Order: sequence, then structure tokens, then C-alpha cells
Amino acid sequence: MKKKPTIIVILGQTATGKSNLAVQIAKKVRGEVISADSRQVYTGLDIGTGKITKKEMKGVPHYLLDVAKPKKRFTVAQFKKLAEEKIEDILTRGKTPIICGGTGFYIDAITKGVFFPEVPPNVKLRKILEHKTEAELFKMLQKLDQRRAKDIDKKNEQQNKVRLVRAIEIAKALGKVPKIQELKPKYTFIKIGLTLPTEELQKKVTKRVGQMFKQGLLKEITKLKKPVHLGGMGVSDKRLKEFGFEYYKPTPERVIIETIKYSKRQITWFKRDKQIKWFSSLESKKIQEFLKEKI
RNA sequence: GCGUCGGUGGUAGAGUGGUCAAUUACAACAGACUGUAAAUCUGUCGCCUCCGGGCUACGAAGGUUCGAAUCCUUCCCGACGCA
Repeated sequence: MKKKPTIIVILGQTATGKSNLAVQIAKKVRGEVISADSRQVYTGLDIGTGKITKKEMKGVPHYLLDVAKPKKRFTVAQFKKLAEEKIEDILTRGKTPIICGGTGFYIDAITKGVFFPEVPPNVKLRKILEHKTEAELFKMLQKLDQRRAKDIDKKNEQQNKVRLVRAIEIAKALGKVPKIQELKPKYTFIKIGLTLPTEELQKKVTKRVGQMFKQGLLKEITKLKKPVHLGGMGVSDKRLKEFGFEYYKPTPERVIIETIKYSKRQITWFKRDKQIKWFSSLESKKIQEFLKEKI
């Protein structure tokens, strides 16, 4: 049997220097970087998302940045598809794919067996379901698929309608919502997790947030909000809120606090992945050594 | 120095005789996540617990009362006003 191709994954808390490390490693192993960040996929979200700049890429190709317009919703499923295409493309050119990002859901989507049923949105059905209440939708789903219905968090009202509708949509098309299954991966993933002690993180975040404002975060937001015919991107306030705290009425103090909180949520997510080998981002030598014996 | 107002849990800030271990918010801690995921949501949050309850608590010390974070006295601290 042929050896499975190796893919390096760099994940972890925000502001720990993932992008830097990715570029460094890419240089060593002839790699190319695929970003796994749910916001950096959008054009126009640069400063607030800490998107890597051309200069910082140091000639290493980066993919899945700026692949969507902020007004349109980009989904995990799209991400997965694009990322997998890119992985194949990189591999056929004899290079090493390096997945780098902090969005756990996105990373799991390519790294684990999370697969998204090929059920396209059913516009007609959605039109009908749109007018139903949450309770009605819940009942419908219960009839169609007990198991999935049980898993839906009844208290998460804001999200539930969307989830219920999607689940019903899938169940109607396939009979049931397929269970998540750990697919045998086509690749070997080497997962490197970066963390920092809270104090260190706090320092780095504070510095970074300061830079963000200096670099013109507020201007970036203004431009996003400005109507298209005036040269902006026409993003609504509501949509802006979805892009996170940097984009909704940010103040330095608040952005710092929220960033720290977010980084903790990231840890909660990544914790369950036992394949991740964790490093403090201060010990880059150890990481290099670790990689050397793996590749 | 005199006068006024105030001192409540990690913070802000409710509560002004029993229903108060004390509303709420924030922070903290833990967790969820099947096409929005930096989003959204859940639980815990004085100490101990055999989860029945027990103990210590609202600046300090006394007092009134069957009962006090809440009333009284003195003291300490803070803000403001007058000197």
C-alpha cells in the first residue's frame, strides 16, 4: 500500500504566532499554506482578523484567504470543499500542505470525519419552513429523525431555527441525518497546537490590539459598512456583528478582553482532539525537532 | 474640626427588620457545537457536604429584637460641603 501523504496542521490559540510558524515550516519542507480561519476567507476583513500580509508570507503561497465577499455567507461545507481541492493540488505538485488556523470547526471539517451531506439547500422547503415556529420545527424533526432532534440544544434559540431547518432538509432528502463518522483519513495529519500561558497571551494580545487600532481598524469597519455605490462593501450592522467583537463597536479594552475569552473557547474546542501535540509558542526549537522526527 | 452622604461577595452595583448566602451585570471556571463557529448557547461561581443540610458572612466592635446587610451607639475608612 502506498504511504499516505502527510499534512501538517498548525492550530491553537489566537495571537500565538501560528502564521509565522507556518511560514517558517513551509520554508523548510517546501510547503504551501492553507488558512483555516472563518473570517479571513472574506475580502475586506484584514486588520481585525489579523490576516497575514504579502510581506509576512515571504513568498510562501497561501490559500483560502479572500475567497468570499463579506456580504455573502461562507460556510464550513464550502471551506471543506475548497480546502480539499487545494490539498490535492498541492500534493500533486509535490509540495506539503500546511493547514494553519484557529477555527476549530474548520480544522475538524478537513481533519476528521466530519462530513457534510451533499444535500443542496431546498429553497421551496425552506420557504415553507420559514414561517413555522421553533416548536413546530422541532416536532417535525422529531418525527423524521429522533436522534438528531435529541441533539439539538433547545436553549440555543438564535441558532435553532437554522439548525432545525437544515436538519429537516437533510432528513427529507436522505431519510435521516447521517451520523457523524470517523472516516479513515486519506492523509496523515501532524497536528501542532500552539498555546501561551494566560499572562503571556495577555501581553501579546494587548500589543496586537494596539496595533490593530493604529493600523486603522475603525477605517476598515467604515469601509465595510459604506454602501457599495459609494465605494464600500455594503455590510449591514447585523452581519458585522457576526464577524466578531473587532467589528462591532470595538474599543481596545473590550477587544482585549474578548480576545482572551475567545482564546479560551478555542482551547475548549481543541482539548478533545487527542492527536494534537501541544507546544508553548515560545519553544520553537522543540517544534522543529518534533517535526524533524515526524517527516 | 463641624456637617452631609456612603462603606455589600473578584469588580460594579441592588437590597434598608424575617421569604438573604444575598437580584443583576461583568470577570472567573467548566462545557456544548452535524452548512452562520472570533458566532451562538449551557452549567458552576462564600466554605464544607454522606447533597438532607451544616458553618462563616454585607467596614469594626458593641447594643436593641424571637429574628439585623437592614434599627441604635461608638470607632475606622472614603467622597463632597462648610470652616
